[in-house]
Amino acid sequence: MLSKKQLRNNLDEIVQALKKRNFSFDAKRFGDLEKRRKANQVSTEELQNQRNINSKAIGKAKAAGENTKELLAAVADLGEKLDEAKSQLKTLQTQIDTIILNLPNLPHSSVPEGAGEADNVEVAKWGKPKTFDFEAKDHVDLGAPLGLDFEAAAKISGARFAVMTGKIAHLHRALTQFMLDQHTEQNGYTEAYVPYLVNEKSLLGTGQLPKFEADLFKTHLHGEAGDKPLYLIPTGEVPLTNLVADSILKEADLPLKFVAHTPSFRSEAGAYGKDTRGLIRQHQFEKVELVQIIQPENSYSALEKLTENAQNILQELNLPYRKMELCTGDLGFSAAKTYDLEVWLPGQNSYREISSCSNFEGFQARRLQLRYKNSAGKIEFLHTINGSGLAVGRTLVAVMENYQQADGSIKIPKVLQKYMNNLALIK
RNA sequence: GGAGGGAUGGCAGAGCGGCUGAAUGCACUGGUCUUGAAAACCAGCAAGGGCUAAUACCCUUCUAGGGUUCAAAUCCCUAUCCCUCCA
Repeated sequence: MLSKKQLRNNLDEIVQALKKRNFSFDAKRFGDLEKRRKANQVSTEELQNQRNINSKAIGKAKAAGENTKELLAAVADLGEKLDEAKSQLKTLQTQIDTIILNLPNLPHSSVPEGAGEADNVEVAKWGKPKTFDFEAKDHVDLGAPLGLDFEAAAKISGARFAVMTGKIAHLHRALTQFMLDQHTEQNGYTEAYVPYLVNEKSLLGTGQLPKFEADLFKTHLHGEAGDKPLYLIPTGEVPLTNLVADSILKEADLPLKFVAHTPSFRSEAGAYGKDTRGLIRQHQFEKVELVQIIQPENSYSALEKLTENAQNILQELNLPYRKMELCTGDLGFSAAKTYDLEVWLPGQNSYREISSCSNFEGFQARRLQLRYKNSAGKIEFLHTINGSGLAVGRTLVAVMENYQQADGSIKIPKVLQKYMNNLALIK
């Protein structure tokens, strides 16, 4: 959510900034509604004030044993007028809120301008894509004899699910363990276990709703509470960030750094036909998510560090990757700036996203009512940043494809061996 | 499955139709005292919004949503969460 103050005072600037991300904002309609809201609010509050004054007078008169007939007559039609004014104001407010909740964040000034994915800028590259003296297989072929089973998943659930058994399942778990340990032991994050089903408010808070309901799995409770849906989380960011919703934090406690291993559920309604093979795009996948709640002045340096925390996992696993800075046109709805980390996949002969690290500035904090008292004693919105550290399923793909041997076996990266009972090879 | 009790400011906790945005305590902030600190004492201390050059002033908020009333933290209904007892 953009700042309402900014929307009132710098509407033109906002329109320009949103244009950079291909979002056209009907500023005239918004300005109109705002004007009407203002007039309505003033007159409504005036009526409320009158009612309050009168009611107090009645109370005093009664206490003094005086006749209240005249006073009561004076407020006779006030209630009706007030109801009408209130309902008008509410209608306006709802219209304005709907517009505001659907406005994406403004790109940070450092974000390169561009129309879409093709205009993202490579800012760093680490490692060299491996060459093989045999024909490299992709993880689907490699995994089939080792316990990666898409047919069983299709039988149980349908397309875009996977079953893992035996050593592959173990490797998948080892990756999760390794990542959690790195972030808690080396990078200072607090591990959290969180719910995987969340309410509507939480999703509004982090920006998945109201705009992206189609990407979510929605569930219904039975019985009387059935009209209140719960959603499967599309990312651990949702429960982790909402952990501190509706609060005013002490500056001394900042920054808060959380890491959690959670599944993520995405219906990917808009992605039919894309990445249909293998683990790359699933309805259910595991992720180790990093979230930081931080003072505004520190959020950009923290984004660099958080991205490094994610890169560090790739480096420890010795997986070649590149770091992309997303252009204005490719930026997610809530993000002001985003780095994507893309890992080299020999099976696809290309780099693929494995982590996305973003600064949301105050965008989520305003929706979440997430604030802190700064050193001057003033209450301010905090900034939120987050990133995957990393997507576990895709990391598994990367390890399988990069560590494959000519005979179809897979070497276990050094750092994972202690999580695999010192196993060095899967075959 | 049955019977009750509760949700109030950062926390604890009073209030149970009008003068209560809310007693009191703790925490916090400032001051006095002290070589410094502690203690003691004094003072301040909710958030959001409107209007404003800024004050002043006004509106909203006592879990949430409805209702009764001139007036609701307080009464009624519904939901959610917590707790106690019985099975």
